[in-house]
Amino acid sequence: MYSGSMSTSDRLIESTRELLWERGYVGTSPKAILEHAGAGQGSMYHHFRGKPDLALAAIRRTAEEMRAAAEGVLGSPGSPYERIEAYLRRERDVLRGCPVGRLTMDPDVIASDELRAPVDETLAWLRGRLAALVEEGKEQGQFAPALDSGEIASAILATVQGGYVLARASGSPAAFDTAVRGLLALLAPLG
Amino acid sequence: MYSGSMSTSDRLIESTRELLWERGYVGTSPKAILEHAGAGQGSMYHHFRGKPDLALAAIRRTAEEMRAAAEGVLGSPGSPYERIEAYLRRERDVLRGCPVGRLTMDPDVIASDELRAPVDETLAWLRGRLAALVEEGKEQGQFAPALDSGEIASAILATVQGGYVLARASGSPAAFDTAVRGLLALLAPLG
DNA sequence: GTCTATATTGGGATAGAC
DNA sequence: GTCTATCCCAATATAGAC
Repeated sequence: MYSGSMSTSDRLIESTRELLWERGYVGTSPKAILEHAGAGQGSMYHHFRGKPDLALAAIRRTAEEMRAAAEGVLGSPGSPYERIEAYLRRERDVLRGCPVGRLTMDPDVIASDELRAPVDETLAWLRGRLAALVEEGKEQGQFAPALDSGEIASAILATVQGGYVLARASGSPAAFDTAVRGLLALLAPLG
Repeated sequence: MYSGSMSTSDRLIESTRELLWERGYVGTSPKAILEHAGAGQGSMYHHFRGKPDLALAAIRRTAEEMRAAAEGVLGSPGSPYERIEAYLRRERDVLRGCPVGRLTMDPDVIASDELRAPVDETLAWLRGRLAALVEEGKEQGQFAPALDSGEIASAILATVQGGYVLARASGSPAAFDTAVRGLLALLAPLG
């Protein structure tokens, strides 16, 4: 399943990431992970204390990757609005959902402060990053000065997360794009 | 767990609704449902063909109830903006998530056209209802005529669904309210 | 209609050989 | 470090008594 240059531990983490994205924490069994990774029971319990420990490693890696991907778009050249638009319109595997956001619907993830932490931190970071951009846009006269940057950032992030929900409900990525276009229309720069 | 005036079948459905909301489809076992409903295996397999059949009955009931609740707010007197605002600000069990929307993150629900249908229909209905209100608001000069009603409706619905995600990630209902305030600021009536 | 077996498979983990 | 054997309990369903 993976290139031979990957350690067993890495293969386990990568397999867990895939399955968590596909089926969530509750729907992912150690057995499924082992089959996907082509490893035996012993390997997993040698490298990790158990399912929660392995899931934590997987979630952390997914969170880091997502931050990097978002920063790649939000940190690009362009006006604040353009960068927010680029983030909203960026290529996504819409029907698979957000690999970080979907974890919030997992009861066992939410019940564990350790597992929830990287999810919370990632979304909080994204919100802060967006808020800074909105603030910058306000200073440049691109957005109305009366807007609260934090609130707008939250609305942007919520639209993305909710866009996944609408897309998966309808079975079509178009639902995501429609919501994004609606938000962008409301957000459109002054003048 | 339930008043004695409820039939076994109803108790099973109500128990399933609670557990689906709390733990999702994958995380809800027939055994847990039976214990919650105070019924035996036989009862469940007498009234329903199995877990998917019972879940379908539960999801349909939840979907209907949600439509009724939304219509109660969206159909109230007031201007289009006021009614949309009332919908967005309405009392919600934010940290429990949306009992309909959360099902989109359930792999087994999405894999089944039958289980997904009531979810899709409910969100589509809500979107249509919101779009009609936006259209009305445009006619009354409350919203900019250039806005696409369907897109705005999608953005509103996505903000709500995403608001649940942000709230559950942070462990606080405030995150939901912040996103809603941001959207309302962007949506604020002309003049 | 409801109950109690019973069956089969899987979830999650430990033990100990190699 | 990795493997197989084993354990115990849960998931989902069927059979048949009452």
